[in-house]
Amino acid sequence: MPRKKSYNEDEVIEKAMEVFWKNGFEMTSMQQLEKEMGINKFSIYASFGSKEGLFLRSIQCYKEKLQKVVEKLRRSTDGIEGIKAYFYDFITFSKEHEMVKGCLVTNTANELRADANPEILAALSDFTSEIRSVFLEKIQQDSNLKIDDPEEKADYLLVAMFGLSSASRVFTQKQLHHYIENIFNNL
Amino acid sequence: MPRKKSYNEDEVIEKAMEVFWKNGFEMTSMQQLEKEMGINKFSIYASFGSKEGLFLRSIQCYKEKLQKVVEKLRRSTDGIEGIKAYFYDFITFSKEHEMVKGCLVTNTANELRADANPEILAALSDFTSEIRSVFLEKIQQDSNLKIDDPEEKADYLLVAMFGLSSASRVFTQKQLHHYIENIFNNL
DNA sequence: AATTAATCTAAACGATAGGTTAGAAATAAT
DNA sequence: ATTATTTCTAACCTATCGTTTAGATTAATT
Repeated sequence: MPRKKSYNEDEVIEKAMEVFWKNGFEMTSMQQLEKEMGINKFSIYASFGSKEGLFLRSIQCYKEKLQKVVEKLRRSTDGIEGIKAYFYDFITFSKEHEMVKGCLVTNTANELRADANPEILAALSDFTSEIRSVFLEKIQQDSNLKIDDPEEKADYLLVAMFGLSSASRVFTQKQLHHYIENIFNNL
Repeated sequence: MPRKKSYNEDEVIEKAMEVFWKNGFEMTSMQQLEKEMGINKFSIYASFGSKEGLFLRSIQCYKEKLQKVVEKLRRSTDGIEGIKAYFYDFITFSKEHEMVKGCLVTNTANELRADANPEILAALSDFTSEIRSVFLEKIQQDSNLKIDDPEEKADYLLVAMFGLSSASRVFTQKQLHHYIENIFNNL
């Protein structure tokens, strides 16, 4: 009996994700989302419940997109070198034409305070934990060098990755490369 | 003839700066500022013109506060070790009780987009340039190690400092220490 | 063709944003 | 004590925020 939906949810979420990625949660208005997603406010609320619901789905969508890069890291067998490649891959991933958008997860962590929506905060910390555990695995896998405290190195690289995500929106390509090269110099 | 102002501009700016530092520019409302600064909107606009004008003065106020830490770095004579001490000093500086507020300049860079108020953007890039040049000076001053490319190392430490400022709001004290120690391992 | 149940458009909702203004209160000079 | 000039209070302004709703539109079922 019903009328057919004129849009695909997965398609419009990808548009929403792009807007949130570029502008952040607070700086993105529902009116902007209507325009970019190509559907009406009514439809957005019918499909996603609220702006926060839409954002949560956008984060999921972002993670799925990034998973391809993370999978490559997972499959790598050269230890630390694989992590270094992941750093470079991330910059490529987050770059659109000349503009670099950073990481949606990191951008959100920078934007939100500790009293934000718990579901959103959980999504952020889940992602951080996942990346850290992959880093740890690669560090322990590395046979070239004897590392006394793998947990410490995992923290180091995790914070370095977070820093790179933030810095990628501000600094030049050259500066970011200098950063990455030196981060992996001492390992 | 006139009535006396019941508040001191420098005093209320410090209150405003604290609020912006904790919550960011967009997330801070004029109503919140009224309350925290202890004066009316009328007085705020009479003294500072606009929310952006108030923010600009807050950034100046922040820089002056941080200058004490930067001055210590400037006076240091042990090269890279002085920069490392600055990293630790910054964490202490930005910590209030248990909560870490990061760096107001970095927080703002993370929050704003490239099309933001030019005066504010200029204030941010001026500060970044200043820190970079102090780092460069300390790197060149360091006699312990032969550094082939001081400019590259300056970029490295500048981006690392930016990353630390962002990360300080998210990660634990221990993780931040692991980060700093490893940043300076390879130099 | 009529019915039914969903989607869609578009207007409106209350709340709050940054910013303004009229008038009362206060102070120094005349 | 009156006047002149500034500060202050408090109400108000317009615009926009996220969200909701009424009514027209559409399409599958009877």
